[in-house]
Amino acid sequence: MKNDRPVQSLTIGQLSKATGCKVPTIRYYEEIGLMPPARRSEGNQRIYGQRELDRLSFIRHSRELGFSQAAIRELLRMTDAPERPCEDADRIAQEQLEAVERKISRLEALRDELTRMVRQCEGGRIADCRVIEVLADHKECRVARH
Amino acid sequence: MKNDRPVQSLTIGQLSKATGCKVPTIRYYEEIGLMPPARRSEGNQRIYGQRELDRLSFIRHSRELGFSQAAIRELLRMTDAPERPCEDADRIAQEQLEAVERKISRLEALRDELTRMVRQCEGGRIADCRVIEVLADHKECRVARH
DNA sequence: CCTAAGTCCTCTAGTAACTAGAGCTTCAAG
DNA sequence: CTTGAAGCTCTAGTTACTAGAGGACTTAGG
Repeated sequence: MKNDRPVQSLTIGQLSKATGCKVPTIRYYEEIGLMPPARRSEGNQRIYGQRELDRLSFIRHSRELGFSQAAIRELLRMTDAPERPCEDADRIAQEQLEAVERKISRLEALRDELTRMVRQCEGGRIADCRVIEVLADHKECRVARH
Repeated sequence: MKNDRPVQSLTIGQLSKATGCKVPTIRYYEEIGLMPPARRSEGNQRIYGQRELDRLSFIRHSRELGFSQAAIRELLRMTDAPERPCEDADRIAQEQLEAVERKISRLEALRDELTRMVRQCEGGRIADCRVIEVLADHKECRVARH
């Protein structure tokens, strides 16, 4: 899977470009312990290598998929124990999948409600505006939650 | 639309129950100016009436629909100027609708990616785990953004 | 060799949208 | 009159970053 030649040493800016993570975000990940404290050059600048590139890509990709920091921490701990069974990783992904599905249903309800609001507004005065009216009157709301 | 008899006076706890907004959240909304400073009783406790009940319901409902505080502020300003045309309210709802649709597409891509991950994980060791592997290797990712 | 631009450093503070807790006061019921 | 619930203010914490100040380091051109 890894067919690129390994990288020797990267500055934080190069790592940033390579992963798509902004520079302050990388420092932030170090601060909160998602990334290990970086090696430093003589002039105190951070130096990274292939390991850090891989790890940060992993983190970034997980974040994009909506995993929380807590979940990412768990996943990272797992990558450090490659002989253990992968049930936990599977469970975390499963939970994430369920959370994503819940979010989708909720957003679909919102979309329908907003479509209805927008369709009913026909450019009159605010006093007659359906958008405002629907927002003010919860009884007409189809977004279930309480 | 308003067929309930107007409410006389409510404590913050009663307002909380009536709207489904938590007590600290109501105080927070006052602090950030979404709600006006509340009248106070002799013993310095907040007193609310029908106006505040309506306004907070409006805010709460808008928040549920995912409107940002900034958007809600705009909408509230509009309800104070009922003779103006409602294009602005319509525009805000329209923008919100588009944002919701974008969120839905993105989450659907995530869902597919996660489903794929979970399906391919067959309970082996972490070293062979598809979940970890897919997260580590961006090349396989179908979640477009960069 | 020197300087100027660009990158890096640390530190603080800010964002959204609340939530939690400490320590105190007020209110309502028995 | 007491006790327990509900209210008050204030501070700090949450998640996941982002922005800015004020310096230090690095690198390319002259």
